[in-house]
Amino acid sequence: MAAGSITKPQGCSNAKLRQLTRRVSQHYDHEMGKIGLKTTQYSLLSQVMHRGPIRPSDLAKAMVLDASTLTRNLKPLVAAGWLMVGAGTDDRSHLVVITQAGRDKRAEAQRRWKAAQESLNDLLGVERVLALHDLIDGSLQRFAERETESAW
Amino acid sequence: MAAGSITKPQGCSNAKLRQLTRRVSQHYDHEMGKIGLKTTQYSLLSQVMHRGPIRPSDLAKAMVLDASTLTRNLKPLVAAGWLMVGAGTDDRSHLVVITQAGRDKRAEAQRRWKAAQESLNDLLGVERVLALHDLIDGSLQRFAERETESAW
DNA sequence: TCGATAATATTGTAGGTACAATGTTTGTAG
DNA sequence: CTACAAACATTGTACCTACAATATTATCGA
Repeated sequence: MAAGSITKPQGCSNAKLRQLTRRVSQHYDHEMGKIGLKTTQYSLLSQVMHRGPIRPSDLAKAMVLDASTLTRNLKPLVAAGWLMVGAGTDDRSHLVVITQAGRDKRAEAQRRWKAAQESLNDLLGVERVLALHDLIDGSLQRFAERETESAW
Repeated sequence: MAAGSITKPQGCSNAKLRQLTRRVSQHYDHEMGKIGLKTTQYSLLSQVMHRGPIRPSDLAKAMVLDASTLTRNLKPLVAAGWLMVGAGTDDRSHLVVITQAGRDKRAEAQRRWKAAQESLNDLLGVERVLALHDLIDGSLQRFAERETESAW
């Protein structure tokens, strides 16, 4: 290998990722906070709108979330009347759906999200954001592949 | 621009980042859990070892953490006897230091961390991890720059 | 049919995260 | 010197996150 070239990653990938995630989440939350939402709640609202009615376990899988985490994340949104958790086809399973109030709130939130995404693009540069997306998607793909492998 | 080229990032940067962070944190935590530590705790232990004695506010800044978050993250480590929060030069400020037990624990944890980082490199590929680090560092730099700008 | 196993969701417990409010100490302008 | 502002750390509140344990229902083999 060429002299001076670094062959191995320096520093902790986890610490780096968490730092950036804190920054980015704060950035989005600052915008979302104006209408009383966390960005995580906007994501959840969007997912249920597009995928619902859906079972909690399937939703958790789709969002790469632990099922118990999802149960808890649903609570504030159900309490606000934006989502509903009803009976499923099965007496052990449920179905999550979005309400009309939820759709309205989500539409309002989407405008804030767009503003936040635009200003992030401006701050980091579109190319950097695109590159980041690609790397994240690729990495998530690897994790997902490993999961299906070990399942067989 | 060329036909067919995508000029703007698709999807939510925040959602993507959080998904990947969950996966990666679980990966590290699985290794760290063997010795009863969260990876965030290993990071904190390491930072205090290298930077301490240090004031909570300075440590929070260095770690891109809210001061109130740091206060709470310190608690379990102080309770375990790995860190100490003592008096500072000022009656309103404190100083955080690592204990000998903390150094020992940190050394033990470092071996686990290395194993986790290696297996992450294997899973994602070293090149991808390197690229990810670069993008994260660059992005954090932008956030930091914006902060110093607005401070003047 | 009955009993073990799997599927599904939730609760217990513990920690990570931040904003707003609070209390204390220090510095400073008048 | 004194009142006001700045610095520092913490607590109140609320939410995000996951592993282990639990409870309930469904499924399947004997």
